[in-house]
Parts: sequence; C-alpha cells; structure tokens
Amino acid sequence: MQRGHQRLTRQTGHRAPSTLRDVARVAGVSIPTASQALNDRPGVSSATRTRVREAASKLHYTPNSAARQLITGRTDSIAVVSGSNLSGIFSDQFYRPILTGAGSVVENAGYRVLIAPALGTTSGESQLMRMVRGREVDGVLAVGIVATGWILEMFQTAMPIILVDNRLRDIAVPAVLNDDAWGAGLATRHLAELGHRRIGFVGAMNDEWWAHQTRAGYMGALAQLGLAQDGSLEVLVANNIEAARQGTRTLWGFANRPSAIFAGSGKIAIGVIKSAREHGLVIPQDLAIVGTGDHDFAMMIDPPLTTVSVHGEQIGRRAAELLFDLIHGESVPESTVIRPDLVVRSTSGAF
Amino acid sequence: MQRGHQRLTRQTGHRAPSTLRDVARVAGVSIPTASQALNDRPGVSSATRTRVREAASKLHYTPNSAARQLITGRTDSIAVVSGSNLSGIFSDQFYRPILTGAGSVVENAGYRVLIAPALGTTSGESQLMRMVRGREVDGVLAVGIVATGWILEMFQTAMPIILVDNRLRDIAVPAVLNDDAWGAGLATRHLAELGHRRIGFVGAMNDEWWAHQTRAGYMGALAQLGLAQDGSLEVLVANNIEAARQGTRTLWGFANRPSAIFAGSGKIAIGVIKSAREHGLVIPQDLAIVGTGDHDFAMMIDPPLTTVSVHGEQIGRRAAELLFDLIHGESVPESTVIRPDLVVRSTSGAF
DNA sequence: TTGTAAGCGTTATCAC
DNA sequence: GTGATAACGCTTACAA
Repeated sequence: MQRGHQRLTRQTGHRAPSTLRDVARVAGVSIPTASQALNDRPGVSSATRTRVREAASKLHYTPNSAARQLITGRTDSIAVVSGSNLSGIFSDQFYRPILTGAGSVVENAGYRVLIAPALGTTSGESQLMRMVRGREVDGVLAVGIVATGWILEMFQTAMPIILVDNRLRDIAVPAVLNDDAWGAGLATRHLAELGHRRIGFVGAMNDEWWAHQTRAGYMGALAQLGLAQDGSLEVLVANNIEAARQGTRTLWGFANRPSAIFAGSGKIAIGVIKSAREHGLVIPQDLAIVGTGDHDFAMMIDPPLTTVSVHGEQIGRRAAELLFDLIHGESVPESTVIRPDLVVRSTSGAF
Repeated sequence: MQRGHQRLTRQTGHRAPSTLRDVARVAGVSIPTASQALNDRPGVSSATRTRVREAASKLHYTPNSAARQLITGRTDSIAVVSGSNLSGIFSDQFYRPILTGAGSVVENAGYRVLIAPALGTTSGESQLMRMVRGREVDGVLAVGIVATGWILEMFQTAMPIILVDNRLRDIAVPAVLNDDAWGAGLATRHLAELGHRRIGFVGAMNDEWWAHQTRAGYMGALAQLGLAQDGSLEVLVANNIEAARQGTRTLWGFANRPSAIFAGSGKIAIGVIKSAREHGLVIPQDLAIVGTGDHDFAMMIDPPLTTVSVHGEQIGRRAAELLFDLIHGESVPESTVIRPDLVVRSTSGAF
C-alpha cells in the first residue's frame, strides 16, 4: 500500500472521444440525420432513430459542447458571481443556503454552474468580463453584490441577471430579497409580547439594503407598538463579532438599559451575547436576545438562540427560477421578497 | 424607490458581440493576422499589432471561447467534484479552506471553475460524465470523494485528476492528503507532556483514509511513549456531534477513566465536550481535550479549543498546482502529504 | 510580413 | 425521411 514515491503521468492510452461522424458512420446514416435523431427532432423514422441511438451508446458518444455552443449560441451554464472569492461566498453562513437552493434548481435544469472570480479585484473583473462578453454563460446570478458601476449596467444590457439579497440604486436589475423589515418586526413584537418595554437594537452600520431594511422594520414595529424610539436603545456597529462586542460594552451600565436586544445579524448576536456576559448579565434572565439568521451556531450555543430564520434555500431557488425565466425571454418582477419566520428558542426567555 | 410592481424583460437593445472578423475589418488586415497579433505571436509587424490591438479594444472584442475551444481542445477550466451537492461541499468546515486555496491558484492561472453536481446521484453522475466526455474541462479536482468505481477509473484514463483528502484502494490516482497520523501524534504527545498517562481517543468509525490514519497516529504515539493501549480508552463513533455525545456518555463513569481525550474530528470534539459537561466534568481541570481542525468554533467555544490545525489552504493550493502539472503533461507524485500543526489553547490545560 | 485555405464538431437550411 | 451544403468564430499550415 505504500506507493508514495511513485510518480504518475497522465495516461494517454485512451482513444479520442467519438464524434457525431463516428456515430453516423456506425449507424449508416448521414451526420445531420444522426444529429436530428439524437436531439429528438421530428422527421426521422423510428427505425433510424433506434439505430442511431444504439450506435451512440455503443460508442459512448457525448456531444462536444463547444461545437454545439458555437452554433446554437447557448452554453447551458450560468455564472455565480459575488463580492468574495471562490469559497468566501460559500463560507458565509447567510449565503450558503441561498447557493444550495439555487444550485439544486440549476442542476435540475441540466445547467452547469461557473464560479466567477470575485468582483472588486481588477483581475477578477476582467475575467468576469471575459466570461460575459465571450458568451461563456447564459445568465448571471449575482449574490450580495454591492457594486453599482458599469459592470452591472453592462450585465443588464448584455446578459440576463438576477440580483440576490441586494438592490441597486440607479439601475433596475431584478432582485430576490429577504424581507428584512418583516423579520425585524417579528423579533421586536415577540420581545414586546414577552413584556419588554425597552427593546434595544444592535444593527449593522453599513450601507447595504438589508441593514437599512432591518433597522426600518425595528423602528416601524416600535412605533406600531407605541414603544419609545429612544436613541440610546440603538447601536450601529460593523457587521462582525468583535465590533458588536466592543460597541455594546457601554450599553449595560446605564440604569435604564434595554431589557431586550434585537440583533440585526448572526455575527452581531454573538458579539452582543459575549459583551453582555462579560458584564455579568445572565441570558435570558437579565437580558433577552433575538438574533438573525438560523445558522448552525444558533442551536449550538448555550442557551440556544431565538432567531429570525431567513429562508435562504427558498431565496436561492426563486432567484434561479427567475433567471431561467429571463433566459427564456419572459419578464420577471423587479423585486421578489421572501418572508422570514421567527424560531423561538431560549435566549428570548419565552420558556 | 418603490418599483416592486414593475416587470422587467431582458434588454435586447445591444448589438451582437464583435468578432475577430470585425476587428480585422476595422484594422484593415486579414482575420488570421488579427488572430496572430492579439495572441502575441511572432511574425506580425509592430505597427500592425498596434492597429489590431486598438481596433480590438475599441470594439470591446472578446474571443468567443467556444470557437477557441473547438480548435485548440483546451477549455481553460477545471471541474470541482465532491460527494455533496453544490454548496454542501463548501459548508463543510474541513473542505472550505481547501477550496479557498485551490480557487486562488486556479483563478490566478486564468482558469474557470465549474462546480460539478454531486456524485452519488444518477443525474449528478451523468452530468459529470457529460462534462468529462464532452471535454468541457481540462482537469478534475475531486474533493473528499469516497467512490472507487468506474467513475474514477474513467477519469484516470481520460482526464487529469487530483484527489484531495482521500486515497483509492484499487487505482493509483495522485492525491494530496493531510498528514492525519502526524497530527494525532502531536496531539497525543502534547497531552503526555502535560502529565497525562491515560489518554483516550474518540475517533470516527468510518472507512475513510483519514479516520484510519488518525487512529494509527494515536496508537503509534502511545506505543512510542510507552503508554497503555487500553481498549477501554478508545471509542469509535459516527462522525457527528450527536454520535460523539451519545457514544462517550458511559466513558466518564469508570474509576480509571481517561484524564485526557484526543478527538479525531472537529464534530467529535464538540460532542465529547458536551458529554463530559453533562457528566459534570470541568474542562480542562477534570478532563483535558485536544480536538482536530482549527475551525471558527475552536476559538468561539468556551474555553477555547486546543486543536490540531490542518493547513487546508495549503492542501488546496498544492492540489491545484499538481493538477496543472498533470494538465501540462508533467508527472506528479502519487501522494503528497501536508503536515498539520498543533494550536495550543485552553482545553488541554497547558496554561 | 501578410493573406489564402482548411478544418474543429455541431446544428440549420433546403433540396431531393 | 434523408442527405448535401453552409455556417458558427476561431486557429493552424502553408503559400504568396
């Protein structure tokens, strides 16, 4: 079993893959006829069709996709592009289920998925342009893209594109979004129903759509519930654990500190929990918390996290379906919104 | 800003992408000359070359990749295939850094990455065959594949392939592996140096290479250290949190229970911690633990986990480099092994 | 140094 | 129903 020192070169003992010409010859028909037969086109006798099919399977014939692309113009593949690199996009807890959902639709449609290099780098962008202008894909799924510039403008005019979890300010690109405002409302009302009057919000201070919407949903719910919109209840931080921890440190010292917190992202929720614990607060007795995003850690942490559960797979599936609609020349709504649910666990103190 | 009800169809106002013929016409040369000029081939006067380049950039010319593929036989893309679906492979804490590393090498080489559908399903396999036999990729990176059947045999003879984190029993396919045995040795010796004599092992009982190697490393270290290889010190469980928790429940009751545990995977480490805590043991005072895989949670859990840090990015980079070697016709070692390091945090009780 | 001719493997068009 | 013939956009070989 110890073969570590061996060196291997690519085997070259295989014959070239068989072409349609081979199939036609074996079946005793012309090349176009073989093509018709294999593509289930009318105008071929069933006897011929059978003969061609048998020849094809005998020769393990697989169409050369480049040749087919060249003439049909279709590539049967789509690109997934994001702001991060190849696997960065997949490591994000939020985007992963979206990609799972989109992937299942795309794979079922028999399409291939090309991972475009990250936007933001020059080389990444030029490779993406090559993919788009070189007609290597039939459509683009842009996940969590922030850029608004010429890239997307070009996409819009040259290639079907669906935006996932973001909107653009200036260009009307169809998007599939989580209903962040709705989720914030669910969380805030849940805490209010448990008797909390001073419900704080720790949100992301970036300029992305979801951050705005989440805050708007929180504010709207407070107003609707007739609760105070006290500025001291609200903290905006960078969207990471450490920033949330640092940014909320001073929050717990005040006499009229919030008795409950709605955290606008999963990372922020973790940071808030750390910070509160460091101040000696017991969750949920001293502080109730509702997080966002129903990720692995929501169940794993102690106590388990009450959270707004984003339906990522559904978002991804819908986005892929809409992209196919666009590819097939159908029109799609500019904005498709998927509502999240509330998953009640222990940190909100409901039981 | 509320434009939700609008419906959008693909814009068709764009002209067809420009071809080499357009470039040649604008530059006032023949098509082959334009081709030579743009591909930096000798035998073109620098004046002509400049004129062609200018025409190309003016027309936003991008070569049609299908046409180029058809004639050169190269696709400039590789497939990543795994046992899981599109994003399942990326959600695994172990594989993600591997893909990050591989991705950076592949993208730098200007290659595209095609995500192959999961093996194991009929449709996935047939789509993969289509990709391979249809010559849609130049090589395959197979991550954590367990199958040994005809699929890989075919790969080996028809297409360059590198296996990551696995070996095959019957076929000599070049592989890049983590040195699991080395890591197990590091962990075991670390615990012995801290004074532990009864060092237990909770490992995965599956049939994969890493599981065997990890156990072998543990056993080897015990022997080398002159410590008991007591069968009661060893528990093999399925590789998930719950199985590890259940499977180690009875471990803590014995008078001569282990004072330290080496957990053979990240998931197993979490399960062991849960189980030990449920039995009232305090970590690391009552039980020292060394885990495997330096993932996010290793730092996040309390106390932070001492763990064998697998160099996933390096594994991925190496795998991609070897794949390119294979694609370029060079030979590669059948087995490339990357050594992990030990990251000492709190659970082992070193400080 | 440049242009002409041929061909990659497939599908589309149109006679027969 | 079937088979010539052309075409997709590009690269290579070879002739001018």
